[in-house]
Amino acid sequence: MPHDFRESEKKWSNFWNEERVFQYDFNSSKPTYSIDTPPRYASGKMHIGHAFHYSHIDMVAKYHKIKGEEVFFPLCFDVNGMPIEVNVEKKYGIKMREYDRQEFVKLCEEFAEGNIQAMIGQFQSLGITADPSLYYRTNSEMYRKYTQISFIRMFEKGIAYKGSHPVNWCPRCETAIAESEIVYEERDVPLNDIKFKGEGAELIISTTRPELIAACVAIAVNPKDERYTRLVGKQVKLPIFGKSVPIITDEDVLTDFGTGAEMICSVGDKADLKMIYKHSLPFLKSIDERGKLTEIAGKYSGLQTKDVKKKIIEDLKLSGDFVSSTTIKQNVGTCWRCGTPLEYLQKEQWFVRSMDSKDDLKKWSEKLEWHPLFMKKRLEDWIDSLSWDWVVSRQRYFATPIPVWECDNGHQVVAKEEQCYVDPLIDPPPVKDCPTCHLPLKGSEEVFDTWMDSSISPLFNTFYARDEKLFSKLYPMSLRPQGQDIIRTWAYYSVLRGNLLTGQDPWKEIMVDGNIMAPDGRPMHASWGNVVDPNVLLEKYGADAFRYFTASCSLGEDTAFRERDLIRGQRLMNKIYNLVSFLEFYRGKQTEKDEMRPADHWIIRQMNSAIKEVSSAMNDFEFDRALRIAEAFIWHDLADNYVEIIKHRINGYKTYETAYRVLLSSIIMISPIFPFIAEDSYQRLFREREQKRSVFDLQIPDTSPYDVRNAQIGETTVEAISMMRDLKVKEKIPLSNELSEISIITTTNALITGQSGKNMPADRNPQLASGVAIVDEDDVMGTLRARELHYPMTWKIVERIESIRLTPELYSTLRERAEDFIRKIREDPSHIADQYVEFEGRKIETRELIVTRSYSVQGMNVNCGKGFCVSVSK
RNA sequence: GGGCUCGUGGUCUAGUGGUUAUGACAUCGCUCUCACACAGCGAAGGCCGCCGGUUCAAAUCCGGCCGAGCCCA
Repeated sequence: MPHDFRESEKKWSNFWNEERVFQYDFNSSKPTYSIDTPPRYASGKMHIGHAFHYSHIDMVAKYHKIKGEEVFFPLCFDVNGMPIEVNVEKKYGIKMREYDRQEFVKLCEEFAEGNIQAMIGQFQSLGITADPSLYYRTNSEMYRKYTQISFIRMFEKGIAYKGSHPVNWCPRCETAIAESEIVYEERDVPLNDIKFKGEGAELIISTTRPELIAACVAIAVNPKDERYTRLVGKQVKLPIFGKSVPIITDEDVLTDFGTGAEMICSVGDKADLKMIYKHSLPFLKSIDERGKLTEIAGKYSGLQTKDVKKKIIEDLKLSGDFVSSTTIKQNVGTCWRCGTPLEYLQKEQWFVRSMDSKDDLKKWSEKLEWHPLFMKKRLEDWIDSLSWDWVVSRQRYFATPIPVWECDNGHQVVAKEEQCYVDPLIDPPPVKDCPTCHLPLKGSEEVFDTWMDSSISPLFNTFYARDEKLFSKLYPMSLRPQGQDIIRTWAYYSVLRGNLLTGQDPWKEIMVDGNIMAPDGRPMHASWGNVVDPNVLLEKYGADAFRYFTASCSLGEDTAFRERDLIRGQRLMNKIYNLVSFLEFYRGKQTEKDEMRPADHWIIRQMNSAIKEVSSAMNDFEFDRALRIAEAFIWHDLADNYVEIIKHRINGYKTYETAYRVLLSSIIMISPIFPFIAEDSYQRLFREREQKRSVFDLQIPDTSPYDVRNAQIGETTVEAISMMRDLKVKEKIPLSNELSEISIITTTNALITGQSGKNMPADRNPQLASGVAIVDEDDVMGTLRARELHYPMTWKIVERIESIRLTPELYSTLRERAEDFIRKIREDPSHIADQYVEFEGRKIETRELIVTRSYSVQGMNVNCGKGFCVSVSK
């Protein structure tokens, strides 16, 4: 019967909810495993990347639960920032900056709220059991309160400060523009070559922005550019303005762009900005809020940039400093609303000091356990490349307000901790006027960068500044799971913030996931029509099948979506469902006390090894390895081999216990990956006897006892049966038919005899031979439905040597003589039977030979394996 | 442009120096077998991206090239 996953998954999801199976118990004496769950951005429908990533996290959570830990797995939503603002603008056809601020924020909150309920449902349908009792959202006053408090503490420590930094600015709208609001347009712009002269130096620079000559603070060339080597370090004068600027070198300068010499303006664009910080060049304010040049531009001051652009070229032509002009294509950043080219403008901004912590940051990162390790390098490279402090203020609406009031002289008053949560646009300042100059105070219009909110998630989760006792118990958290795309933001800021405020890393481990690509290997884009909707997949294959795909992806790698893995997953669920059905039929029907036979010892040995390896893989976040091992064990060892072997016994109601225990352990083992089928199986077959309400109330079992020698006999039994079943199929004998006789014959000195010894040839004694292989005759005969088992002595086995190889050790000893040695053995294979072979005066042990043989028996249809051949007769 | 990662049968994938390179999906045979035909058994299918180097030995280590992905406040 195929398994009806749709009904079952819904049922168990509700069950976990109602029974609060995954609720964190603050009073538990078990060790806590805590997860700094990524606050899920509340902008819309779940896409496959979320489904994938949160499934991975859920597997870790559930694995630690069945390990016997108390799992702290909060449910959270990120409800700040621009994507929601943009969605609201689209939905209502309004523009944020033309709308009432408080009303706009309200619309954002409503919009997010509407999404959150749907997203909780999507989590549940995936079997993700984040704990609703640990729910939070980043726009709640409770959450923002701690964003503000942590800012106040950083301000008091001198870590947060106000300084000057460029922002993208629309001179027409007179407002700051966020990166994602910029519309890039490819335009034809003139690239002008202009002559700069100095004492003993003259060079021609290329620039698209001649109007910024007054703001030029240096000329940069590539250090490898031999054309300019002799000029480096000299000064040249700005044409028209006459000011001297140095010629410096920087590897970022492109030698093949224009003349290979460029003007560094303070501040023309992002590339300039980096150079200015890097070479400690001065910041000048050359353009004002209305896009007019400032007084540093002398006779051009007060004019619009586009007018100056024309005028200055004319003047340069007159002075003879203009060389030539070519047209190039350039991406020009323009305002999303009015299309005006943006300016890069110096504005007052709040900063968090991070440049001072660069070395510390690397040490802090080093203390974390990274999975996979190479992700650590990405953070380190990022830290190395930092050129300025973290700018934490944004000129937007929907985020946490910066708790600051200012007077007209620019003095700042920061809120008291007791006031938080506080909105300075609504609430009064803590003092009635400016303590310095007694001017009235005005609330700040600025808000925090959303990373300022999200990077306190580990502090918020652990009750920082709220409950000292809980904080010391929960901080640092066990695990930060996150995407690779936000190592430089979320991970970086969290490590920085956590350490600055508490002196400790926020977590012990960090697990970094890759992305899910479209089936064609490219990113998913609506316009490319290659988007895969997880909801469709869940409906078609079920959550466990989806999680099968998720588990098959190695952590940190980008993986193209592959539907066939869901198909395979669905088949595995069906397999497990049917295994349970099989045992269910025999439940309570046992008439004899279980007798442990070799195959039972064998399956326990295999199970122990599977559980050990799956656990080790899960500990290392190697979901794909855990999946492979678990699947191979359940499908092949348990279903294909073991169940086939016990059928004849369980039909006689003589066996049940081992199968019951092994299946239960298997179900627990896979429950983190496939929670639904695990719970379903548990409830159907095991709950009655095990008593616990859910499979997740159980623990993954330690190794179960078994007998080593019997397990070895079991292994041979499995091998013999499998070869004989195969023969039966080859000879077109229905598997349900009885066989008159089956035979086993050895191909080596090792003996194959029955466990009972009753069919043992008289001239052979199993005690004599080392490496004796023995089969369980009852299981072999029972499974094959054979009436007799023989060990014929008269068959002539024909042995053929397929290949001869040497152990690595022997190879390294013989080196170039190795081939000759192999040839010698090939020519006379009888050597293999000896203990030593003489070769060029040395004795070589034949153990060091790796010989592959094949066997056949004249006139018989046989299957041969390690050490023996088998045959069957109708 | 920089940093990191990936490139293995038709498609996807496991595999960090040494048996005959793992498995899935798809294809082709055979089999209704008392849990499962969403099953079982078997077959075919690979110069492990390209070039060079290290080594007795390279899918694996090193260098270069080509292609793909993520990030660059």
